[in-house]
Amino acid sequence: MAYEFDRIEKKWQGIWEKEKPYAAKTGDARPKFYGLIEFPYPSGQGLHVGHPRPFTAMDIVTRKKRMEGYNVLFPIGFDAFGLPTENYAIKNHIHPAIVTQKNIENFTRQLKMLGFGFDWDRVVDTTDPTYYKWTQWIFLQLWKKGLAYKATMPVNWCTSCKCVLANEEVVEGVCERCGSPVIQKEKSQWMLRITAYAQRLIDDLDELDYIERVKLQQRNWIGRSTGAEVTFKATTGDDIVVFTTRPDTLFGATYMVLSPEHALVKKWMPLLKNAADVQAYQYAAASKSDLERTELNKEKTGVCLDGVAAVNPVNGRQIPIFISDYVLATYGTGAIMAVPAHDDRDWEFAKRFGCEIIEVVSGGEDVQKAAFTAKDDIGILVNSEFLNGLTVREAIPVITKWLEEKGIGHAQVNYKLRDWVFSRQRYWGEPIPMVLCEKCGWQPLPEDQLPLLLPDVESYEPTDDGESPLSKMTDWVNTTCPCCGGPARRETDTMPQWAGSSWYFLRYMDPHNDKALASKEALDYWSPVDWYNGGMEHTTLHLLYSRFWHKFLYDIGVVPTKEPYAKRTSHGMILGQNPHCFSCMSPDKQKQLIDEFGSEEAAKAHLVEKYGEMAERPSVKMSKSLGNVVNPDDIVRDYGADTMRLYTMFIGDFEKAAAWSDNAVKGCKKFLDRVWALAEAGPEGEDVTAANEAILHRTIKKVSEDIEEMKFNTAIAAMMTLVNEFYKSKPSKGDMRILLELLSPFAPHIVEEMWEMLGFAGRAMGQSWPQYDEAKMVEQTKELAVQINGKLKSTVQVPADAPDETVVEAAKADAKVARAIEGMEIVKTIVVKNRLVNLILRPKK
RNA sequence: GCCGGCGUGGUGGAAUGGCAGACACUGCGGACUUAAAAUCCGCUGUCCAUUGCGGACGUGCGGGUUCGACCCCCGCCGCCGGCACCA
Repeated sequence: MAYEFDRIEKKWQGIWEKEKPYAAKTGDARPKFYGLIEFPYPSGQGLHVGHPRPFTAMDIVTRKKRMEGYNVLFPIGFDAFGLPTENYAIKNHIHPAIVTQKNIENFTRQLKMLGFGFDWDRVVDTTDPTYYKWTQWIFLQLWKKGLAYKATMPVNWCTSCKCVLANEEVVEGVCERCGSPVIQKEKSQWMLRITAYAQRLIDDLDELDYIERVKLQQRNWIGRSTGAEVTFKATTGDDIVVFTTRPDTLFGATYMVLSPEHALVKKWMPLLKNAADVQAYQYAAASKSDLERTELNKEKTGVCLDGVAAVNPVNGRQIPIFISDYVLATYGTGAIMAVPAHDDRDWEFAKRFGCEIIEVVSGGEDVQKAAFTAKDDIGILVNSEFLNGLTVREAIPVITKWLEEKGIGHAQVNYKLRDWVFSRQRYWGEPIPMVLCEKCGWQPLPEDQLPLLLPDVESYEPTDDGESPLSKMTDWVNTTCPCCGGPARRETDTMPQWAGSSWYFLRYMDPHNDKALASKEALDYWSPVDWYNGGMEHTTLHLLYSRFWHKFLYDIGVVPTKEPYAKRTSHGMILGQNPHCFSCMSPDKQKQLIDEFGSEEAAKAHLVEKYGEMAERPSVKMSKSLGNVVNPDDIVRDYGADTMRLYTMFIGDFEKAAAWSDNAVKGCKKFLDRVWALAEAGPEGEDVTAANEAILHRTIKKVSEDIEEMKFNTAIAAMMTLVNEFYKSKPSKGDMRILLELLSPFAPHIVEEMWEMLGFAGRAMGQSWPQYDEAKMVEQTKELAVQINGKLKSTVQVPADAPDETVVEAAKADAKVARAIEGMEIVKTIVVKNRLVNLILRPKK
C-alpha cells in the first residue's frame, strides 16, 4: 500500500512546530554553521516552483550539518518592499502593508507545507518598522562618513515605473524589471559611494569560496583599468585631463575628443566659430536614448571645435579637439587623447574625419588599413623619441615616470563601477531619514527619532514629473530642522528594494534586538555566513551591494568580518516543458499528431511552421500563455512534499537550468513508495547484513560527498541504487536504519514516520550522520575490463586487489581473449588495479 | 567585438584519463488480475547478423597526444549567459 503522505506530512509538521528542532542557539558550544538562502519577495502569485530548488538544497545541507553535530542557523524572511505590491495596491485600493501581510501569510503556509527546517522564531520582514529602523540607521552612518551624498546628474529613468534606476538595474537599455525603455534624466538623487570600495570589492574576492563565474562577473562589472592621467594644454591655457590605458602611445595622439557634456565645451562656447553646430550636436546627443547611443556598429559622429586646439605635451604638436558621443561623460575624465593607429574606435573616427594616423608601435599590419591594438610584447615603439625600441610593456613605466617628473601626468586606476543611485520616486520603500533646511542644508534625522515611519497616503500613484507620492503629504513633508529648529522639508524619495536585503542576514543573528541591528555577541558568534546560495541574476546587484554595506559596517566596527559570505553557490532555473516541441510530448500526443499528418517528419514540420524556432526547444521559461506553469501547491496535493523535495533535487545538475517533467515526478513518488514498502515489510535484525555492507558503505560515502558538492541528483541516484539492491537482498532493520538516516535530509516527513514505525529511538533527524569505512566498501571480487589494443574485449572476475600476475593470467584464460591472442605476440601489458587489463598485441613473425 | 559556460540515447541526465549511457522518465514484453489501474520481474544507443555464436559504429565536426580520450592539446561549427564606444 502506498503511504498516506498527506496525513504523515501534517502530523510531523505539527510535531516540529512543538519540538522546534530547528531552533538555533546563539552562544552554544557546538561549532556553528550558518546556511543562507535568498529570502523571497512575497508576491501575490505565491511561491513559484523555482523557489523550492535552492531552499530544498540548503535545507538538505543544513539538516546534514545538524546530524554532524553543528549548531545550525538556517533562517527565513521576506524582502517585502517593492513595486509589484505597490502596483497591486494602486490597482485595488488596498494599503500595501495589508497586501504584504496577506502575501507573507500565504508564503509562510507554503514554506511550512514543504517542511523546510527554518528557525521560524527568527523571521525577518524588511517592511516592519522595527527592521527598517536599522536600514535607516545604516544610511545615517553612511551619510556621516560621507558615503551618502545628494547630487544632480543624468540618471537612468524608467518611463513606465516613473522611477530612477541604478546602473545595475538597466539591462541592454531597458528596465530590468518591466522591460520599458530607459532614458537619461537630469535629477537630484541620493547616491552611495560604492566606488570608494571598488578596489577592496575586487581584491577580497581572492580569499572567498565563491564559484568562479560569480567572481568573474563581479570583477568584470567593477571593471578595473590601470593607466595614466595626462594633462594636455589647450590653446586657451586650460588644462584638459585625459585617462589612458596606453600612455606608451602618447606620441601617436593626433587629436582629442571630449564628451558632449564636458564642462570645457561650455566654457569655450563664446570662442568657437562653429558654436551653433556644437550646440546642435550637444542637443542631439542629450536627446538620444541609451539604446540609440550605445547601438552597435553605428557610424561615429562628432564635431571639431573650431577656434581652440590642444598641444601634445610630449612633442609640442598642435592637435584638433572634437566632441563626440563615443566618449562618455561618466567614465574617466570624460575626455580622451585619440591614438588612431592603435585604437579601433579612434581609427574609425579618424578615417571619417580625416585625422592623421601615426604609427608609434611597430609589429602590426599597415596602420592606415587597420588599428594595431596588441598590448603585449609583440609591438616595438617607433616614432616616439626616448621610447623607441622598447616593447609596449617596457614603455609604459618609462613614460609614466617621465610624465610624473615633468608634472604633467601620473599613474591612475579607473573603474567602470559607478556610484549607486539610491533614491526611488515610489511609496513602498524605506523613507530616507534626511531633512532639507534652507539655512543648514541637508541634515540627518537624530538617531533617537528612528524609525522614520512611512505615513499613510491617499494615493500611491507616482507622478509624471518624477516626484514621489510622499511629496503630496504636506503635513509629513513640512518639519523642523534638527539643527536650527527652523522650517525644513523631509526627503520624499524612498530607498530602493536593495536596501533592506543588503544586511538582512545580520538581523537573523539577533532579530528582536531593539538596541542595535544585532548584538555584538550574536554577530561575533554567527559571522560570517558559512554558505550562501542564490541566483546568478543577483551577482552584480544584491550580492555586490551587500558586500559593500558589510565592508562599510566592518570599517565602523559594527561587524567582526570584512566579508559577509564565506561561500557562494548558485542554482539554475527551473524551466517548463514546451507544449509545442514534438520530442517532449507524451507518446499519445505524438501518435495523435503522426496520425493527423501522416508521418513524424510531417508532424514536426507542421509544428515548426506553426511555432517557428520555438518548436525545436525542449524547455522554455514557464509562462501563463504557454500553460506550462507548475504550482507547488498542486504537486504537494497530488504527490506530497517529500516527493516535491526529492524531485526538485533529482531534476538535474543543480547549477544548470532544468525542465520540469510531470512523469519524472511520479518516478520520485515511486521511489518513496518502494522505500515505504521495505519498512512496512517489517525488517528484522539490528546488525548490518553481510550482503549489504559494501553497498551501504559506498552509498554513505557517495551521499555524504555529493551533498557537500551540491550534486543532489547523483546522491539520490545512489540511494535509488541501494533500494533496488535491497529489493534483491532483503535488508535487515540495521540496513534500513542507515538508508533512513541518509534519506532524512531529503524526505524528512516519510523518514520520521518510518523511523517511528520500525521502533527506533528518538528522531531520525536527531541521529549522527552515518560514517563509512573504506575497508568495508570493497567487494571480495572485482569485475575487470580486458582490453586488446585498447578496445574492450571481455571482462573477468578476480579477487579484489589481486596481484598483477593473477589478473593477467585470468585475462588470458578468458575464452574470447584466448581466441584473440592466438597467433599473436604480447608486446606490452598494462594493468590498472581493480579496473582493467590492456594487452597490446602484434602478429608473430 | 571581448569574457565565460556548454554540446553525450526518444527525454532529463551520469561518467573529468581506464567497461560511455549510472539513476530516472518514456516505450516494449512478462507475472498478478474477470479486467483495468497500481505493483513486481525483464528488455530498451544505432546499424548489421539473428537459429545461435557474434560483429561494426557511436559523446557537435576535423586533426593530434596516449597502451587507452566524452575527458588533455590544436583548429572549426553550433547553442546559452555576462559585458559592451569604459579610452
